Amino acid sequence: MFNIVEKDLRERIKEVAVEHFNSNGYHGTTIRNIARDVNCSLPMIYYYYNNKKELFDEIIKKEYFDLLKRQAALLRTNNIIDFYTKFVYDLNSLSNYDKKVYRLGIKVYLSFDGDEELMEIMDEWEKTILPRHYQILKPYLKNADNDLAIVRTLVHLLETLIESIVVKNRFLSEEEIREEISIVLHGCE
Amino acid sequence: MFNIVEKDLRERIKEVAVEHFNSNGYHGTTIRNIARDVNCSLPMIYYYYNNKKELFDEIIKKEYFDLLKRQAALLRTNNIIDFYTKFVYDLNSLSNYDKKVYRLGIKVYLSFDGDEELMEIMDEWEKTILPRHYQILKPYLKNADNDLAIVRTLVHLLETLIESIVVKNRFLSEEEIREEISIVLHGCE
DNA sequence: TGATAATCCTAACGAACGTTAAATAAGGAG
DNA sequence: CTCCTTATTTAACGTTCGTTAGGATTATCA
Repeated sequence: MFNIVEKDLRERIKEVAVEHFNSNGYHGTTIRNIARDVNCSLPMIYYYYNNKKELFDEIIKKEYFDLLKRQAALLRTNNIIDFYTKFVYDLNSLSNYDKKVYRLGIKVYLSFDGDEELMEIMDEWEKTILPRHYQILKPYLKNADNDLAIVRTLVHLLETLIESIVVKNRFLSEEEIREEISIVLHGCE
Repeated sequence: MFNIVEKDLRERIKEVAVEHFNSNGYHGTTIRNIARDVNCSLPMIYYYYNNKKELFDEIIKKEYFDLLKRQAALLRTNNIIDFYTKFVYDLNSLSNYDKKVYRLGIKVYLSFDGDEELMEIMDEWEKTILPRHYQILKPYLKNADNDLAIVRTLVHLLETLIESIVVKNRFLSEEEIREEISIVLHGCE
C-alpha cells in the first residue's frame, strides 16, 4: 500500500547484483550474499530470476546496452573538440549504479567475465563504433590519407579515458580531457 | 634422471594456473581442474604452493612484473616513432604464456581480479609510467605548454593498443600502430 | 645397503555453493 | 467467508569447493 519508498524487489536484487558481480566477478558472487544485502530470503532471487546466469545476462543485455545507447544518443554539438570533451567529461557524473553497470560491461567486453554468447553481442556493437565516429568526424577531417587513422586513434583514446573514469574510478578534469582529445584531433576544428 | 623433456612440476602447475585464472577468473578456477590439466594429483599443488591465493599472487608478483620490466628494458632507439611502434608491434609475437600473464596482470590492474594488496603494488608501478615516458620523450618535445599532455596521451594510446593485442588477442599491423602513434607524436621527430 | 629426505598419492573433511520442494502469509475477487 | 493468485519463507538436496591427514613411492647419499 505505502510501498512508494521501497523500490521494487526485483529491481533491488538487480542493483545489489551489479555491486556483487562488479566486486567479485561472476564466480565470486553468491546468490546467498546478494540475498543478504537485499535483505530478502535466498529463494526470492529464484522467484524473479530463473538462475544466476539469467540475472547476470539481464544486467549486461539490458542495463549495459541501454546505457551505451543512452550515451551514444548524446552526441551532437558544433565544435568537435568541445563535443568529445563533454562526452567523456560527463562520464564523471554518471550515477554509481550506471558506473558499475558500465564497468561490468567493459569486463565482459574484455572477456574477463561472461560467456561467448555475450561476447558475440559485444562484437556486434563494436563493429558499429568506428563507422559511427567516422560519420561524426567526417565534416572535420581534411586530408584523406590518414583520416581513418585519426578516427581509430580517437576511438582508442576514448576507450582509455572511459576506462580511467569508469573502471579505475578516477576523476578526469575537463581540461586534461580536452588537451588529449585536441592532440589527436589537431587541425580538426 | 632423464627428466630433461619434462618441465619442473612446479613450473607446469604455474603455467596451467595462468591458463585457468585467465579463462575463468580467480573464483572460477579450481585447484582440481588445474591438477587434472597438469596430470598430477590434487595435493601436489599444495605441496608446491601453500594455497590458491599464493599461487595466484606468485603469478602476478613474479611473472607479470618480470614481464613488465623485461618490456620496459627494451626501450632504446633513435627515431622516437619507430621506437614506440616497434615496442607495441613486438607484443604481437609475445609467447602465449607471456600474453596470458600480461592479460592477467591487466585484469588485476583494472581491479577485475586479485585483492587490495596486489592493487597497491600496481599503483606503485603505475606511478613510474608517466615519468619514464617523459624522460624518453623529453628530447623530442618542443613547446612546453602541452608537453605533459602529449606524454599522457601517448601513454593512454599505448594502453589501448596493448589491450587490443594482449587482452582482445587481436593482431595489429606495424602500419596501423605507426599511424596512430604518429598522430599523437606529430611534430616530434 | 639402509637411512633420510623429497615427491607424490588415496581418501576424506567440513564448508559453501546453486537450486528446489513444500509450506505459509497476504490480499483482493466472487 | 472462501478461493485463488502472488509473494515470501524455512529447510533441505546434491554437488563441488579448498584444504589436509596420513601413508606410499622415489631419489640421495653416506
